[in-house]
Amino acid sequence: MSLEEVARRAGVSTATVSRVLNDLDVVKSSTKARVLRAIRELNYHPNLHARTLAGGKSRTIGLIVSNLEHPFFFDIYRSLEAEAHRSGYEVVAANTGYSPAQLVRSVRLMIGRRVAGLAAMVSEMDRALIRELVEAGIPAVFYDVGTAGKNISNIRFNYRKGIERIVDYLRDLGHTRLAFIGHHSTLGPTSERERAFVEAVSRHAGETKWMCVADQDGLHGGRSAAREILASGFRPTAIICVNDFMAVGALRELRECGFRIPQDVSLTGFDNITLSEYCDPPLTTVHVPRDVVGRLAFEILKPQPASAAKQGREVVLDPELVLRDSTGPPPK
Amino acid sequence: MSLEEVARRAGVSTATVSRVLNDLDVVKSSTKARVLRAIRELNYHPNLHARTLAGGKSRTIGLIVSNLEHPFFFDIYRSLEAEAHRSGYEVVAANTGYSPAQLVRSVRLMIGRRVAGLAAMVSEMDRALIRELVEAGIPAVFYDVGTAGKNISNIRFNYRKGIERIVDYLRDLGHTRLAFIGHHSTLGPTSERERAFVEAVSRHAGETKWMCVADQDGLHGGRSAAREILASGFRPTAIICVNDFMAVGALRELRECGFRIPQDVSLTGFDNITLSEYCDPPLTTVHVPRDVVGRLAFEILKPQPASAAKQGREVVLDPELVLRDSTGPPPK
DNA sequence: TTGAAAGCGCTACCAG
DNA sequence: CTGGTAGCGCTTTCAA
Repeated sequence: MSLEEVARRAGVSTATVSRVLNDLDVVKSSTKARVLRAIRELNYHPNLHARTLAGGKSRTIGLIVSNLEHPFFFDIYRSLEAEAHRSGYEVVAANTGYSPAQLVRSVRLMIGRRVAGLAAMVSEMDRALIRELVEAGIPAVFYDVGTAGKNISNIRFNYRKGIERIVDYLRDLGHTRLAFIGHHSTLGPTSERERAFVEAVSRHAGETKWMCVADQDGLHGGRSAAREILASGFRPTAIICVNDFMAVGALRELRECGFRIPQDVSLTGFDNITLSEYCDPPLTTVHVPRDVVGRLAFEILKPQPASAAKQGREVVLDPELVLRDSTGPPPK
Repeated sequence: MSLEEVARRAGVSTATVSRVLNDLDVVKSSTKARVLRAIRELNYHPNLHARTLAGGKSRTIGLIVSNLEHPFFFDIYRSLEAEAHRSGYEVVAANTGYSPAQLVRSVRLMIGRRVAGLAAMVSEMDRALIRELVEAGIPAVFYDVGTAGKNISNIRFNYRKGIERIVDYLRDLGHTRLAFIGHHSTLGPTSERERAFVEAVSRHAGETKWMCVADQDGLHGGRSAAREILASGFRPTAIICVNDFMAVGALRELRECGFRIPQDVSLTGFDNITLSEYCDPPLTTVHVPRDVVGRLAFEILKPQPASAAKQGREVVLDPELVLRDSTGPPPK
């Protein structure tokens, strides 16, 4: 089923069919009607591959995230897609599952698809891969990684400040024994959040004891990280989680071990995902505007009015502490 | 950057480059090495559109779901993708958000992409759309919708039996006032789960009072559905939710209104998503094997060894009650 | 083992 | 307003 068959049936040239398909309003409405009818009768569906190949432009934006199951990433996806649809773009998403190898595959796949732009919301991005992408001539926007440059933009979130807010807030409440739960890809020297935590507590060294643990991102990981803290013998009066999702997992473990939140232990999340309001108790957390991130990403990637410079932008978003019921003064 | 440039640089024909790309091992290893080097040096990435256009085959499977944010659908996606990757296929997912109009757009988009197969895990599928798909010659598998036929397969889950199990279990516990929480697209005559509920309770008419409410699918919807029940004045001793996700939302509302679960009200979910074990209390639910659904979907769609008949299959999965802590005897 | 060339289905430019 | 036609970048015979 091709353009040609439609053309034959409608008694016009393929060029004309193409015109009505792209509705370039130069076609006489009577012939247009004839073509449209032929299309319907033949149940014709234009071949998108042929279209982008011939046209040279792609009309789809690629999105790569570490973990689409995580509400944080999903919200970005949703927002980006909504914005893209509003402008007639499609978005195809890929999930790396925090695997660097999968990330490489995904990036190459996107290049192969000649997407109009790529939003890479992943922490595993390495320099070589970024170069590969840039050389392919695809505009890209990263989240909290790399630096802006030609065709490369950056959306950052001030995680450091967010963590500081939490630590300060907890300290003001009187907490002196803290634990941090991260996930594998945020642990190690690369994790801004963990580093920020360490530095923040170190400022009160002597008066504050602390520890860090990490596990997989997600409900299970949060739970076993909490288990690890408990098993260590260290008894924090407050536990700071790298994100809400893990916090919900940790919450479950603490509850099951008989700890009351926040009377026995305070618990904080990060991101302010919907679930953080639906667990019991609702989580004190830091709001990260995923909708803004998604919207911004599309705005940046959307083909500019030619005049606009190709120089990438750099945007930094600020944290906002959200106080709910999972935190309180430490037990006496 | 095209095949031709690579060919030129490697001093071979485009045909040969194509051969090494698809690694048809007929290429002398020395020339193959030369080509590979040229590819690397040029940072060449084959154009996937040209590839599928020329080759005629697609190597990607389409997946359309109602709500990718819902863990139920996400798990199917994950499983389908894992299975697809194992066989060298990609999957591109689309989300309808329960919108019939978006479903139509998504189906057409998939046809336009000439996917090798399409898995449509949505309830809004109407006959005309299915016909359109079939006529496009794309093998499809539906979840709980339509009937098997040429190129059309079906994966079903015995929701009726699942709901009956729950109702029977609750009745055995002594519950006589039940409420059902559905979501908009499961309400109305098309919802097997709600119908099953109504029929199951009707069998004990006179001795059992009941009501049904519905709202959006998701955490918020579950919560406002619970609110609606409470506002109605009806005081069920047990609430049956169409899925776990909504149950978690309902749980929050009940808790906030001072109800203890299960002492004051029993609550059940459906699907057995991970979250159902992480809320407090963990939910009594019915296990639906999303991993099997995803795996099966790919198995069915995967291009057969030619000999295999094109006649679609029909598979029915059975429910399994999972007892946890959100249910108990009704209050005295 | 390799090359030449004919498409795949569509867009876009040039004529008319 | 419409038709003819040269590609887009790749795969795939058919020959060599």
